[in-house]
Amino acid sequence: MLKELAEYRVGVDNVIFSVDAQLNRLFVLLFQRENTPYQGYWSLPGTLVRKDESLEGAAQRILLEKITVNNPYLEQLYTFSGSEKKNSKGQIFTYLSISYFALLRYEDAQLVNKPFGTATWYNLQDLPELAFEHRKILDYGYQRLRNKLEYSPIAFDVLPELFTLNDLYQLYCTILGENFSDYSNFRSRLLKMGFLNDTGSKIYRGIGRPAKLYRFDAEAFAPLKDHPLVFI
Amino acid sequence: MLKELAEYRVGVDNVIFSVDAQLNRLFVLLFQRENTPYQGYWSLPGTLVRKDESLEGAAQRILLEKITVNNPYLEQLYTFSGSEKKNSKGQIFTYLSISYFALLRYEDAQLVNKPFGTATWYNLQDLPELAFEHRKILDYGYQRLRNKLEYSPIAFDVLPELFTLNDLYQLYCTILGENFSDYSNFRSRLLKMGFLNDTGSKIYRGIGRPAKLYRFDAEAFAPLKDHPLVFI
DNA sequence: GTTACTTTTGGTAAAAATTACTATAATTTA
DNA sequence: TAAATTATAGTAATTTTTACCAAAAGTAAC
Repeated sequence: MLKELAEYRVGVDNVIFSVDAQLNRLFVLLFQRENTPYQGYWSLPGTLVRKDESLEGAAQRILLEKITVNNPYLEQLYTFSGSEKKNSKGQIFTYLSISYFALLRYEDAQLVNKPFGTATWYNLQDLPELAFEHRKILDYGYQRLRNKLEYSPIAFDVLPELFTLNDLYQLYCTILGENFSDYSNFRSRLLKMGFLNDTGSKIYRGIGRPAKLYRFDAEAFAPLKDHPLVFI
Repeated sequence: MLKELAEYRVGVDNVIFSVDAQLNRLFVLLFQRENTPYQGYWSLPGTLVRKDESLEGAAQRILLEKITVNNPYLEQLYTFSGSEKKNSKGQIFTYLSISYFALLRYEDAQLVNKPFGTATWYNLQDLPELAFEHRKILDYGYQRLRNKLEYSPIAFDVLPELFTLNDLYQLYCTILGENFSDYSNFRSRLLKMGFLNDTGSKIYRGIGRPAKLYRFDAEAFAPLKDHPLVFI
């Protein structure tokens, strides 16, 4: 009962979101393929894993190759296994794709202009047809993003250190959609939780009453882990 | 810039839970290792993936090898990558473990007595030291189990077709612990959700008022997906 | 300086949900 | 027939959520 084991090509594929909360836009990073299969199609940025790196290391590498950003948060999503394929030399192998998820600030995420390939921030409302099973991975990533926003302080990774309650609200609106909550109720809910520290300073943004600037208090948040921050 | 790719051994490891709600016990299936490394240690049941099967196929195979149960629900958990290792022939490879999660009814999950290996249902309160990183995988699986119970109708996969509200409550207690909710409030909450159909029949279990038998209504549940069934 | 307009802030009242109990009903057993 | 046991069906107090509203603090136009 000696069964043959499969040969593997192991790769990572990243679902990298960026938000531009000012302009209410949510992007995902896509890459146009230059080679077969799916030549010319758009795909999630991915790479084969090298001998000297971990899965997360490979995900980190491909992210930093395409974007200039410091200390991005990465989280594993799901592992898809492709069917058996032949490579150019006729060898049969199974493709394994471990997907990772990231959320960045659009303003801080400058695309690196590499000589090869075309990377673009695509608006989530307006996606092209994707290569492989990447649409499935992307949808799974978007689901994870919304859950993260509800249960984890991921929003504060992507806001500046000092922010107004409206900044926070706009960010939630951009990702969850307009009608997830009334602004006034969102405010009182978040304030009552006690992990937003009033810095005492205000920001004057032209017309209207100046807004208080808050800072996220990670210690005060810790005991609230796993409890919903907002209701969708 | 041609980098060497790693060679892989790809395996699945299963976190298989079973509940005995009558006696308030929650088990996980463990397997005693016969070979090095970690000889004699207990581990999650796992296997290398064969050429002719998918990841989930391998997980299903290893489950059915050890337990007689029909149509078990399997769900992917997480992918761990081990460090580089040498096998007995001195070849260097990286181990990739894709873990899967399952929940079964203890009464229905008879252990298959294979000539090799010792499989045992371990009480979750009383676990031995585990091989590899299996304790981490197990903890991750237990976390998933509790979340599933809160958000998905997984409980009804493991209850008989007709069940009482007390059966349901006992199941939740066994997995979540005694104090997750008052019985009376649990009852009214679940009934108000409208996916429990009163069958009209009762069950007489000795002393006390006979209990109504309910049936789970998957169609009525569908729109409630992603909303919490109970509060923890 | 006064008025109009904008945005932030800090509410409130009604509705809904949760919580902690209690009472009653339908059984079996002594 | 009374006592014990379990299931069922509440209810009142509290808390949360929801849908609003009004005042505060600024800018801009006249």
